[in-house]
Amino acid sequence: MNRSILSHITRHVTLTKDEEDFFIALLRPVKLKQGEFVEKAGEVTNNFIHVNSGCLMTYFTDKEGDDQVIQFATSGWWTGDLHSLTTQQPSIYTTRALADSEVMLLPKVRMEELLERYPIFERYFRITFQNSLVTHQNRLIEAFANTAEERYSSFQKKYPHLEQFVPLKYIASYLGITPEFLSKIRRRK
Amino acid sequence: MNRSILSHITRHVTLTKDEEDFFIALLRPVKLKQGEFVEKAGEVTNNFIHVNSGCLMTYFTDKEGDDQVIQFATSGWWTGDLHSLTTQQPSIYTTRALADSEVMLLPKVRMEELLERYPIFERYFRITFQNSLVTHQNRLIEAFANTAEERYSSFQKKYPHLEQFVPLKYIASYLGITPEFLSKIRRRK
DNA sequence: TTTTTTTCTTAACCTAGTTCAAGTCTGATC
DNA sequence: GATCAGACTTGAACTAGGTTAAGAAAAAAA
Repeated sequence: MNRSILSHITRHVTLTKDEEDFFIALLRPVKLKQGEFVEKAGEVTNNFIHVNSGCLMTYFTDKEGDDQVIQFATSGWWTGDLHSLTTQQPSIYTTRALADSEVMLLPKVRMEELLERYPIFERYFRITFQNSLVTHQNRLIEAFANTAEERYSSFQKKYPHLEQFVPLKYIASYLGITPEFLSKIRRRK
Repeated sequence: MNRSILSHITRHVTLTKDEEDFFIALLRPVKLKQGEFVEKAGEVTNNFIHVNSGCLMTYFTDKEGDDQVIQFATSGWWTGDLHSLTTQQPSIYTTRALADSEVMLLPKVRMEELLERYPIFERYFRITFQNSLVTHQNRLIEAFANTAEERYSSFQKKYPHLEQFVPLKYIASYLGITPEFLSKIRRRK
């Protein structure tokens, strides 16, 4: 059960039995109820988070007090605030379960131990971050070059099942529009 | 001269003499004239690009035929299309010198050799990509949460010298607005 | 079941940013 | 030094998307 995370990792690197066991032993499995918080804005982030099942969202609260959704993380994704994790400054993000979820927490110090001892994980995270960078670049292009309606369509393609259980206001926020305008777009279809 | 790149790298990892020499030997130094192309959209990207001096921009041409600037890369930055480099699919981006520049090209196969032989570079690129990811996340937030005027101000803070030699239309594109609207913003100051 | 709270929609009006068209300024080219 | 092309500005008309306020629907609480 806890070892299911390995299938995602061995897609990118090959691990020995020792490496697998050491890695698994560092992780703390946590079951989350819908709505439960994993990390809170204002506090220093201690964990890098892997989603085994369910769905998490990361958002920050802007100067007007509105929540801006940055990311949805579903099964197989890593999430959390890399900036706070690296610099140990208080995070501006909150991460929260949108549905009952199972996650694995990798504490900062454990992650450092892991990288120190088994450099194959440097490679794994290098590849993971490299892929994530491509994804982020694409989202940035989308944000500038496409209309809200186009962004909504490509969101539906990318996360076909999310719309069933994620409140529309969060989807609107992720798309960078108001819930009212998302309503308008949906009516047009 | 060619070794100046090392000062950026040793900020994040410590290298032996062998590692330094091997790395430098893989790089191909290239001098670029203003306006010259490094990579072109439609072709497969062969190089990861390090900027030693000068300034490069990466952009793509959208369905309406407008150039959308994704990134400016100044001294010390890596740039290029990671997606095309990884998958060997034709790139949608063009990378071009905005001023006379000196760059170091790291060919894909050489990079793979390097990572294979000296895993310390896995660590270096892991850290580099991790930092870049944080930067991209911040830009995404800015794009959604701030007005064009705020984005322009923070651009000026981040790249104080760029405005002197980069055509305003490219800055407008980077900010996700039209040149006309950038003019209006500038007049208001 | 009823009440309360939250989510979603609708509509009227508003604004940041676009489009189009014209005009100025600059630097390159002949 | 005249001409030409690209870069920048200006203004008027327009549109994508926001704001405000109200009501409908759904979910949670009682």
